[in-house]
Amino acid sequence: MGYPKSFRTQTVATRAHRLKHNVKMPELPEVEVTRRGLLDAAVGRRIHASLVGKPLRWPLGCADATLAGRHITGLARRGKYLLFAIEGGCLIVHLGMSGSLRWADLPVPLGPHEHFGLDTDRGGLRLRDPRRFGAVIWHPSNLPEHPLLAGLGPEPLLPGFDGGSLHRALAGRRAPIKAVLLDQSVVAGLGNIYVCEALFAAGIDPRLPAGNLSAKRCRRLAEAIRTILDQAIAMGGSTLRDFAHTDGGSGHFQLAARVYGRANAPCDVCGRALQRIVQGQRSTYFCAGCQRA
DNA sequence: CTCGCCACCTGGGGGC
DNA sequence: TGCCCCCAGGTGGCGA
Repeated sequence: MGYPKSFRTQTVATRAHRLKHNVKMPELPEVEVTRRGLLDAAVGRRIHASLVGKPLRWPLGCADATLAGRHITGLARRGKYLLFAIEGGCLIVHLGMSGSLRWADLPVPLGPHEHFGLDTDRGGLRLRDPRRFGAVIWHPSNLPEHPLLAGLGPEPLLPGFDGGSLHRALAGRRAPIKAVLLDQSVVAGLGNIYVCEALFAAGIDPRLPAGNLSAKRCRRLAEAIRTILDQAIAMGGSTLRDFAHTDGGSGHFQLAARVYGRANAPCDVCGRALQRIVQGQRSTYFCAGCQRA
C-alpha cells in the first residue's frame, strides 16, 4: 500500500542536476511547498519509531525511543525550518542545502543518504540529505522558543514585513545588501538564489551598503521579495498538483532564474551580459545595467 | 553590536 | 581510464 504521488515532496538535487533541470535549493518556498505537501498525510499520524543514520549538523537531542507512541499534531514553518508539532514537544527540521523529505512504504530501512526517519501508522517519513548540512532536533517543549529560532527576522510573507520595517532593520548596516539579506536576522527564509533574484527585481546593486537604501527602495525591495517568494511557492504548488496526475519528476515547473547561475548570459531586460561576483565567499549574480547603486 | 571569514559535507565536473 | 582538486550551499562560531 503506497502513498499517492501527490504526497511526495519536491526533491533537491545536486548543482549539476539543478543547473540542468533548474531545480532549486531549499529556501523558504521549497520548505513551504514541502510543508504543504506533507501536511495532510503527516498530521494525525502515530509514531512507531524514529531512525537515525549518519550524524547531521547536530545530535537529535533525545533517545530514539522518546518519540515512539506520540502523535504528530501539526506542521508549521519558520524561515527555512520545518516544525513538526508532536505531543510533548516539537521536532525542528532544517533541510540544509541538499535535504528532502518523502514517504516510504514500510517496512523499509533508511536508504542511501537517508539519515533520519519516522515510522508511523501510515508509512515512513524519510529525510534524505547527502551533504548532511541539515538538522533534526527534538525540542521537548510546545513553545517555539528554541535558540535556533530566536534570532530569526520577520516572515516575509506575513503582514509584519514591509518596506518600513525593512528600512528600520537595515538602518546603520554597512555590509552589502546582498550579505544582509542572507543573514536570517533581518528577514527569514531567503537564500542565495532568491536574494539575487529579489535584488534584480528591485533594481538594486548587491554591493550597496544596506543602510544606504532609501525608504522608497526598501519598499520596492520588500515588494520584490514577497512577489518572488509567492511566485515560487505557486510554481512549487503546481508541481505538487501535477504529481497527482503524472509520474513526472520534480523541478520542471520552477520559476526560471533571471540572474542566478547566468553569468555572461544576456540580461532579459537590457541585454547586457550578466555578472558574477563573489561576496562573503558566495556567488552573486546581477545585471550592472538594471541594478543601480 | 557588526563584520568578514571559516568549517562542515558530498557528488559532479574539469583538468591532466 | 583514473585521479585529484575545486566547487556549490546554510549556518553557527570565531576573531577583529
